[in-house]
Amino acid sequence: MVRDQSKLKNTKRENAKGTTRSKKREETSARIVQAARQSFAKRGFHGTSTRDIATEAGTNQGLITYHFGTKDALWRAAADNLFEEIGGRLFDRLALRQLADERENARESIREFVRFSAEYPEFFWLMVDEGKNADERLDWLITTHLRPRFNVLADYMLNELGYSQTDLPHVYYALAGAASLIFAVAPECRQLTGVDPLKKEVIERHADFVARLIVA
Amino acid sequence: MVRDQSKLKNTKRENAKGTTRSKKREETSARIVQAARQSFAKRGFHGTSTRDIATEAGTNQGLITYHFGTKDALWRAAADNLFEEIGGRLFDRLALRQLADERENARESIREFVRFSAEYPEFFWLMVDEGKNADERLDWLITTHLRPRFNVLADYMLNELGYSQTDLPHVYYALAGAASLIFAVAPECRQLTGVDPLKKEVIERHADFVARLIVA
DNA sequence: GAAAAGATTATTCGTTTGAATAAATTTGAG
DNA sequence: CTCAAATTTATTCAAACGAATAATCTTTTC
Repeated sequence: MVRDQSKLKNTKRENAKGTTRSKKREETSARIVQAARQSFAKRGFHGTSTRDIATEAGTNQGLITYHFGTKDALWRAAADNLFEEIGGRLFDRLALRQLADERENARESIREFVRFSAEYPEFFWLMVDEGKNADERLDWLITTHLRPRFNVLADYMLNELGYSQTDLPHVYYALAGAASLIFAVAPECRQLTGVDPLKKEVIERHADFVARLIVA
Repeated sequence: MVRDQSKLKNTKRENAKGTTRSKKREETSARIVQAARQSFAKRGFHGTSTRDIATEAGTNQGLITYHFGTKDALWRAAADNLFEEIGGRLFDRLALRQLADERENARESIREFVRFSAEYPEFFWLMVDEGKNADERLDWLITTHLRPRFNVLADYMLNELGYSQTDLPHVYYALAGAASLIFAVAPECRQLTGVDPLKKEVIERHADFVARLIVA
């Protein structure tokens, strides 16, 4: 029964990567994290039970205790996983293009951000779920993941989009909100307006709409 | 033990309004609904326990069963209460002014919507919390409260702001998102940017920012 | 002022939850 | 092949949950 891997003795066994055992361990762990990410995103931290996560991952609840210790730690692992995946894809998209027209360049970056928001509604769900209460999870989320990413985006907005320091929070949250909400409440949008926001052409229309909104 | 008032016999007792008893009943009920509104908004449906609500309302949990029956019914009562309050104030604000400059008229309406979003973050929280899962609560929320309000806003956007039918979902969710997110995640905004979005001057700045965004 | 009905509190019930522990199984090292 | 360690499953525990019921207190009616 190993609860904390950091306490493992530094034996020759530790560098046995790729063995059947450590492969299985990672696979199982990954399956749990994946299920946790889905559940936490869709139903929030409190709305998710560790048993449901285990079932969805096709395993036993005890494995969560074994691999992660607590529900809180599993939530952190799920967030880590999300941001790891996000980190690469988001910044691969932004600021890559160097079109002649600077404004069109900025617009395309915003379009990419909207496409990203459609692909990863979890990001927005997490932000809203945890951002409204000043607790320990929010602290961790900000210092570990949000601040570094915010700084990059802030740089981009200041230098490439030409916004002022004072405007920063307003641009950031207005853009994030305008880009993401429609995808975050997709079922509501479908039922309320009859339009499915996750259809390709609707995503593109929203991308263009928001891009032209912010860079007229 | 009265579980369902509609089943009460239609005696002369029913019109005893303003008596000490019925006054107390309404006061208690209102206190519970108020506490429920706060809790459901801040911690979501699943993150809220009926015991906590009762305690916060300064009463016993049994009273929730007595007055509302189930947690679900209490949630509906809380939502009713929120929308009742919102309904009046929101539409009092919109489309009231008739300035000479039509664009400035539209901008001021949007500013009012942003001020409203700062005052009632619950609206946004509810929308995101319930809008991401297609369940019975979402059905009820849409048919009972969202659709009528959406129709009014849609009219306003089509006729006053000059948007097209196709653009409607995009305008609606982009505006709602841009206007509300910064207030919905106020603790995060404070910690991440150092700016408190609920300060009067920040609200006004955001109002102006979003207004100029949408009506350039 | 007494009896009935209404409102409130206290207690209880069956489930579910997060977590811990025990038992069983699988794997790798010697 | 064997045995210890790692992993997985099964079981158990105390606490919290929504809900129901019982008991108590208050108000109204006659």
